[in-house]
Parts: sequence; structure tokens; C-alpha cells
Amino acid sequence: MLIEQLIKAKIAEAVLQLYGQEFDPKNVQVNNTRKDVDGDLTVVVFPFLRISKKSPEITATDLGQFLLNQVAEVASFDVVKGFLNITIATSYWINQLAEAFNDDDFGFTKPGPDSPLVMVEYSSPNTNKPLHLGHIRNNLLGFSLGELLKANGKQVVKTNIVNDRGIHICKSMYAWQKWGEGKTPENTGIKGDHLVGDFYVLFDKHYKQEIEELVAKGVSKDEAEQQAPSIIAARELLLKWEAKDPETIALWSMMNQWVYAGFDVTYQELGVDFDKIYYESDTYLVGKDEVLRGLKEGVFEQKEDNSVWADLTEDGLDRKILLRSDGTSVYMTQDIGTAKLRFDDYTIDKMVYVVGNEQNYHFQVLSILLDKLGYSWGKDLHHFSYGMVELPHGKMKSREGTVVDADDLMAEMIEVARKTSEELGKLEGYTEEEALETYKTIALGALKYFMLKVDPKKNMLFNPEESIDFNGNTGPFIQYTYARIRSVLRKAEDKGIVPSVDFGSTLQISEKETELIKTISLYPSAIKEAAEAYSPAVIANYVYNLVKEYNQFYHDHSILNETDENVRVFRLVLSANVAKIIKSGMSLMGIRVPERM
RNA sequence: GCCUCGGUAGCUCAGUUGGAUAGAGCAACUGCCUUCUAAGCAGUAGGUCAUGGGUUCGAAUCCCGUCCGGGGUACCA
Repeated sequence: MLIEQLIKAKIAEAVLQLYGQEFDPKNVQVNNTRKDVDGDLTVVVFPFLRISKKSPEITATDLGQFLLNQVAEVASFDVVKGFLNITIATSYWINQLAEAFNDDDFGFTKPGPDSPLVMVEYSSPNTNKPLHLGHIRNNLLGFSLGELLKANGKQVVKTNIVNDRGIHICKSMYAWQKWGEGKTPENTGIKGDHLVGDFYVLFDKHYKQEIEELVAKGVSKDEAEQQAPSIIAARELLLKWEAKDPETIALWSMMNQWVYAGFDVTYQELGVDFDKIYYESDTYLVGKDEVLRGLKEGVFEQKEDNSVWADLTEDGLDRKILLRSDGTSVYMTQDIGTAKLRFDDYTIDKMVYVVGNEQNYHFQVLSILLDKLGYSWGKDLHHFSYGMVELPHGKMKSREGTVVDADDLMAEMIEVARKTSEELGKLEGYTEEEALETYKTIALGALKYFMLKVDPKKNMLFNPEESIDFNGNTGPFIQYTYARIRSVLRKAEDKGIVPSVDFGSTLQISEKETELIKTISLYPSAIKEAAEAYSPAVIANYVYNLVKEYNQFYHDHSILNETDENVRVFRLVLSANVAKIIKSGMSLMGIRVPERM
């Protein structure tokens, strides 16, 4: 049992014995003691005053005395106003460290076949353009969330729904047909997703120009947008596609293959993967069938123009279209189909959608619609809603070219990592491949940590002018600490010093070391909290805090040069534990740690 | 208009179920590499927690109002 829990239980017991009233242990407030005050844990006694009918100081002293008598781990206490500061015995902390050192699983049970199954949908790209910084945030959050849930005992199926059909890809297809000059990834050397994205931009350029020309001729803007030859051609392609015209399907398939090949490279570089990929081209008809079933069962209604609607006014929402008047499906329809297929394929206990907060309303509606269609799991699907990545001048817009491309960004960061590393003269003796691997580890560490350390719910700002930092509260700082500890451990091994938890009975430890052990022992609860809050940022902040504390310790104490053998081994074990947690915590964020840097 | 999320140091962000004197990093300034890796450490400076009320022993945190900003809002995805 964690010491906090024990204290809470004992305080409740003390309140009952001393003042004769029940108090829920859960409501006892136990905090870490302020750094400038003596003690390890602090009990806030204000809530008991009503029961004790005594002053804060006297109440605190009563309770402190009780703890001192009843709890072996409590070494002493001190009262400041309404705060009872408790000092925990050194032996307790030493035992905590020994336990942590011997436990490689951090007290967690690995998920088994009977564990709840969570499906996490993330990434969900459109096939008309390459991935950008916004997608990176999505991918990193989704992947990390999967790892967190696994660490918290859940079976996880990572899934991706690829939006491979619709007007957007037809635009690229048309542009390629018209102005493509037979270009392919092979004959141009351009990555497939980028090539297709270029044609999407090209389409938009021509489309805008055509609109301008029409407007100049006196056509209204709305009409011009409908009448421009390019958009008409793209719509024709979509109709042909839906009619399964062989030539159109062949073109569609070819260009999508280019994109997938490109995405695969990006995903691999980014270090994310999926257990199961769904394609919208396979699911949209299922969704349509489901909507028609709902119509037949009377949960939806049809207007005179044949469009199908859901009336959600009773749920406090608006009316929502599900099938257009021409019978084609909308985004919502497809998501219904995808959900059905998924639940046919897996016995899912919980569905999590990692999708930006601009779609909060969409998922609110989806949840209700699935429920109305008779899916019991619809109601408690979880929309993991994350904030936008903003640029200093506003939002990223692919059509306007104000995007930070994922591939470019990663390549740049690897380059910066290489330069920095070379300037510092690290990695001497590494082969070129080994060095490159390390640069990638550092660059991706910087990028991932940068994205994951902020609260997922909040919008975040990325300034392309200032490249992502490698100093301070960053991934490389944490990786660096890890590499240094590994170096110490290697040297200890060379010297024949064996880490063991037999520290001898006279060992004294400093306040900073106590702090560190306290932090180490909180790692499992940090994972739990992060998983339950769906927030990798909780882990990021925890690890940073641990590393910061360790670095302060490291600069004040020598490890290998320490003459007292017990102290030396103790510090080695302490360091090894910090390294173990860094590695584990970082891997929960999909970040690797280098042996050297 | 309505719904929704946000506003903490010059900048980027933390801030536990309401607890003591609101914390980091970056940028600026000052020190520290002959000693286990200086991508580090120590220090200085920087705050009306948007704003006005309320709740109470106690509010950045909870409630109400106001201002500012993001997102959404019936045939885009």
C-alpha cells in the first residue's frame, strides 16, 4: 500500500477514536510537503476542525501524535498552522527503492485475453495530400494513448480509417489527368503522397482562376463555384467512380497506391503503426444501409426531396442530414458504417476516436445516432478530442499552402540533431549508421515530446521560425539524462560494482534522495492517471519532473567516486531506477532513448 | 444569434479531489567543464492567474456576469 493511502486510513481512524466521528479516508487531504518545510507528507487538518472543535494547531498535534504512536513508518511530525507535516522513516524509502528495483513491470499486470478491449482510431488521413503537423499531433496522441491503455491493463486494437473516396481525391485525379503529363512517383522521384498533394493544389489553383473568370463575366460567386469546368469534371469523375467505371477505378486505385506508399514511409519514420486499417470505400455503403434500416424502423425521417434526416432536437441538438437528396452518403453516414464493421470484426468494450476538437459536435451526434440504431456501445464511445496546432499567423490550411509538412519537419529536425551532435563532439567511435540512428532518436524525441507534453485538449502553437528546442524541458534533455546514467552503469560494471538492494543497516540518505524515491514510487499512479485522463502529457510532465530532480541530485553527489560502498551502491540503484522509468515513460510516448548521445 | 472550449511571466507551457510564499523551459543577465557526459547545474530578473462579483477558515482551481480569442452550427470531410 502506498504510504499516502496508509496515512489517510489512519487519519480517519484517529478522527473516529479521538473525536468520535466517521470520516471517509478518501476525503483526507494528503499532499507532498512544500520543499522549504521539514517533512515528506502533509495532512491538511482544516476539514477536521468542525469535528474536533479545537484549534488547527491542537487538532494537528492530536492527529500527529496518533500517527506517531500507531504508524511505524512515521518518524516524526511538525505542525505549522493547520498543516500537519509528517516525516517518513528512512527505512521506508529505502524499502520502496528496493521494491522498485526488483519490479520490472512497475506493479502492473499485462493485458490478457480477458482484459477489456479498447479500439483506438487515430490518424484517419485523406488520400489527397501528405500528412502535416496537425496529423503528427493526432498520430502521436493516438499511438501514445494505445501504449498507455496497454500499460493500464487493456487490450488495444489500433485502427485507422482512410478517407480514400470522395470529391477530394477526384480533384487530384482530374488534375493529374489534365495536367499530369504522365508523372509518377517513379519517374519524378517525388514521394507518392506529395505528388498527389501537388495535383490537389494544382486543381485548386485552376479552380480559383476559373471562378474569377466567371465572376468577371458577371456570374455570381456562388454560381461560379458550381459552374467552373474543373469542379464539374471532378464531380463527373466521382459519379463515374460510384458507377464503378473501370478506367476511373484504375486511376483512383493507382493514385491511392502512390499515397499509401508515401504514408507508410511517414508512419514508419514517425514510429506509429496500426493493427487494422479500414477504408472508407469499403464502409460508406454499409453506412447507407444502416441509415436506410433506421429510416424503415422509424428513427429517421425522409423529406420530400428524398434526403434523410435525424431529428435530435429532443437531445438538445439540431436536425442532422444523413443522406443527401441524391441518395449519396455524408461523413456521418460513413462513420456509422465504419462503426458497424468494426463491431462485427471485434468484441470491442470501448471505442475511442482520436479526432480534433473541431469535430466535437460530430461525435456528440454520432454517439446518439449509434444509440438510436440500437448499438449499446454507441452511448459511451469516447471522442478523444484534441486541440489544433496553430501557426503564429493562424490555422494551417493545406489548400493555401500554409502547412508544416510532416516529412519536411522530421527531415529538418534530424539535420539539426546531427549538427548539434557534431558540434558537441559526441558519438565519437560510432559508425555512420549508428550515429544516424541516434540523430533520428533525438530528433524524433524532440518532436514527439514537444507535441505530447502539452495538454491534449488545448490548442498549441508551433512557430516554424524557431525550430523545436533541444535544451530545457525537451525530449533530448530527458534522453540525455538517460544516456548519462547508462554511461555510469557501464562504468560501474567495468569496475565490478554490482547493483544490489542490500545497502547495509546504517545507510543515511539525503533529502533530495528521499524526494527522488518518493517520485519513483509514484510512477505507477502516474501511468494510471495518464491513462484514465487520456493524457500523455501527464506522463511527460512526470518524467520531466523526475529527470529534473535527478539532475540536481547528480550534480551534488558523486556516484562512482563515493567511498562508502553502501552509499555508492545505493546511488547506483537509485540511478538505475531513474533510467528504468525514463525508458518506460518515454516508450509510453513512443519515444526511444539512446545509450549514448 | 446559439452551442462549446480556452485566457497563468515578454514567448511556450505546468499547476493534483479548493490548501501554505502560483512553478518549469525559452529569451535576458551572472557564475560553474583537470573530477561518473556542460544537450547540464547554480543564481538574478520577470505575475493584478483576462475582468467584476459570489461561495468559505482558505480560490488560478467552484458558481454568476462582462471582455477577448479558437472551434462548431441542417446536403464539406
